[in-house]
Amino acid sequence: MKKDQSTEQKIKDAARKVFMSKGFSGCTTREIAKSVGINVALLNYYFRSKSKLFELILETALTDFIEGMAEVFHQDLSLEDKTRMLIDREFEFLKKHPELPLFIHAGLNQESESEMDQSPFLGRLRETGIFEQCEQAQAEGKMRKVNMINVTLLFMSNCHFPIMSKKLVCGIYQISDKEHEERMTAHQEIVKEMLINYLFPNSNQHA
Amino acid sequence: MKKDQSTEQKIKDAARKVFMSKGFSGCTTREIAKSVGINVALLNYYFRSKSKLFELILETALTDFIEGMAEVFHQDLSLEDKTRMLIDREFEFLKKHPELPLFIHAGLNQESESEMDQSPFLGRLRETGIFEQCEQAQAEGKMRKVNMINVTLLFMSNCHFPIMSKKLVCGIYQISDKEHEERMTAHQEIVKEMLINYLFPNSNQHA
DNA sequence: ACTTATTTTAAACATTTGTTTAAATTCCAT
DNA sequence: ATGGAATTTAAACAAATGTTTAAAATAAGT
Repeated sequence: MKKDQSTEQKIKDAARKVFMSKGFSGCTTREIAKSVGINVALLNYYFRSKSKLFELILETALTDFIEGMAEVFHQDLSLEDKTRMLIDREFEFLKKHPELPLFIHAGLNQESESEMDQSPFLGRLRETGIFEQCEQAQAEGKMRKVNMINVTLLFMSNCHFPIMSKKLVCGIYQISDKEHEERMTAHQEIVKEMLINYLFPNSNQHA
Repeated sequence: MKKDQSTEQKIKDAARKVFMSKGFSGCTTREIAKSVGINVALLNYYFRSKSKLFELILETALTDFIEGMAEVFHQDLSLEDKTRMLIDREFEFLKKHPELPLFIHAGLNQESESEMDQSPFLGRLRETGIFEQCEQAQAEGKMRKVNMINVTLLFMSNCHFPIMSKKLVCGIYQISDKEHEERMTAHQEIVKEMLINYLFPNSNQHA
């Protein structure tokens, strides 16, 4: 058996934290090892290389993120309710993991080698039946006829970007962390109303 | 006098290109030097260090971006028209410089040392009178009463994120570059309509 | 033409970095 | 207890990296 917590998992956790805040080339294997309290060689014993470890972390992050969406889509709810729930979930989740979106996008752009296969994620979303639900709502005139890729973009743009841009926004507007948090809270409601109004023009708007 | 084009400028151009695609720690000074066709030492002769060069590139990128916005705000137009023009401009501009937003955000997050002073940017935006124009429109009930920081976020989210997320979107939805371009073209119109509808609820919507 | 300042280079430096090797330690079944 | 496997470490390697030094080449001023 293993120690109190498996070394492998401890490495993954530490790597996740370090990679998230500094990116792949922004940190060293020794830095990760030290933060776990182990030798550098042990990293390559469990994971074959820094790259492999990074790919694993990146893929896990992306999976968690997709699974979170799928979880909402699986619920037995109207599209409007799923929309609200998805946005709320995303804002709450990102409050706890604000580095995630930037990490994913920067990570995907840096790793030109060994491109990750993202196709399983689409299947994972399909399974939830969300696409059919949208198609049907669109056919019934309940939902605006917008390509699903654009719908996805609307959600991600308005949920992820506000978090990603914290440094920029705080820097330009010279506001504190506390004030930024307040803006985020307000933004959560703004995004919900704006997206629901746009995607479901005939709904009775405010829940 | 200098050569055909000043070496300093050639370095800046090359550094911009390399930093944009690989980030600060993702590239080497030798890589930049080679792409200019000069010796490594010359980098440190003109700019004191890799970090200083990077900060310069980052600051320039941010400035260009803010100046682009200010240019629109300076025009003698209604808020709705400025909104349309800003969104169109941003989409067109980012079609040519798609790496810019991710570069800026990743760059700001990586450079914990020597935090850049972004306060001048706010002044640059204030000068345009855009804030007063919004305040007045809000007082007259022509514009929805939303904090200007949230307004900024709505714009940037919906213009910048779609470009930043190309790798992710193409990866998940398994679409080609060409198809992504089509989605972007459609998205430009979607964002315009959605934002105008949301910010100016009483306008006659479609221009 | 000669001197001085500017620009550019080659080479070297000291660290750092990802990875590997071989030995040491721990674990576990018998 | 003991032997073999799994885990962990210290040390070493070679390559890469940011930066500096000192010399060479070029430009400019007189």
